[in-house]
Amino acid sequence: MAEDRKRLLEWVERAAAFCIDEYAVPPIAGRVLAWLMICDPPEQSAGQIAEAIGASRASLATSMRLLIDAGFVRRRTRPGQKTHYYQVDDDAWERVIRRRVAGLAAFREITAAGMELAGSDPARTGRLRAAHNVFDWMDKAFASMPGPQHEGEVDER
Amino acid sequence: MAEDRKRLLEWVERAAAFCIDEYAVPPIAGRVLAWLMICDPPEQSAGQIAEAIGASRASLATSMRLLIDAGFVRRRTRPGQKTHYYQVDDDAWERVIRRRVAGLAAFREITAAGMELAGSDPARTGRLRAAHNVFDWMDKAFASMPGPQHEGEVDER
DNA sequence: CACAATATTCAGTACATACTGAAGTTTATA
DNA sequence: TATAAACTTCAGTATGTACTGAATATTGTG
Repeated sequence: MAEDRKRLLEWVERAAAFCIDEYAVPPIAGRVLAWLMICDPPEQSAGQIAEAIGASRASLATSMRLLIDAGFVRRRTRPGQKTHYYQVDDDAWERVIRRRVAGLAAFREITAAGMELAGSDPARTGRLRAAHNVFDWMDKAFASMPGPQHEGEVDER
Repeated sequence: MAEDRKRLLEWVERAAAFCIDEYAVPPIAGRVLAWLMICDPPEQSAGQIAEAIGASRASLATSMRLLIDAGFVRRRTRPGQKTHYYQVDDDAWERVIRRRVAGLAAFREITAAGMELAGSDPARTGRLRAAHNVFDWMDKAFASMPGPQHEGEVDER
């Protein structure tokens, strides 16, 4: 129904705004991601997506590649069809966040190198050590993060 | 010594690159932040910083405001001086990250609204619920994160 | 108040990003 | 191989961002 579609698009705009602001995702890619999080069916073609969010198909090519590279979206083809279908997996956000936190490990190395450079005076290295500790904690915390919780969705236990 | 300064600046460039890439901080602000993490003394004037990283003082005004708004840097004045002194606190990164995670709470509300919109079919809301769970976990994990560890130095290199 | 030292704002430039229409390329059938 | 329906690339435009020098405002001292 058209009314449902309108509400869905309002939600898409809201969720896209979040992705754009907090995750530095370009506007159209943000809309695509948001749309793919709530659309039905979950797998959709570029044409369907472009039509839904009101963007050109050319933009879709770039946006889809970006979202795929970022780990948000997966592309599937069906035998005997030229159309590609895109979807966000249930564990997309978890995967993306894990990847991002893993990238933060680089900063631990940088702070370690910095402390070595700055010498042994604790007053001088306090800033670096504190930063180091934070990223170290994050890394450990995420290592022990529970995996995807399908329980709530599949069986209600 | 000039040699030390050179090494410090190499480190600054490295740390700045990280802030620029992973934290979407503009180049000069990234250098300022990196410099303030390792400079001695920790409190420095805009003039000193500009000279150290080779940027104009005009840029410093904008960059400092950005870093202060983001919570990275604190500005102090000394009685009887027109100069402002800037520094990063030991707990700067922790504060910034906490603030960022708090911002993610907004997404929990969005996913919740999305699930309501999408109806009660678990197959349809799986994507949303999984995302919801991730952000929920993050929020709780950070709530229990240990505070700044000023007490004793844990490991030393 | 006048002066000097610092800080901020402003206009302009250079560069990068996001998007689109049109042209070109791939893919699956017959 | 021809064809039709999809996908991708490209050139161009519009918009936004980062930075600077020059001008203006603020701050503390004598």
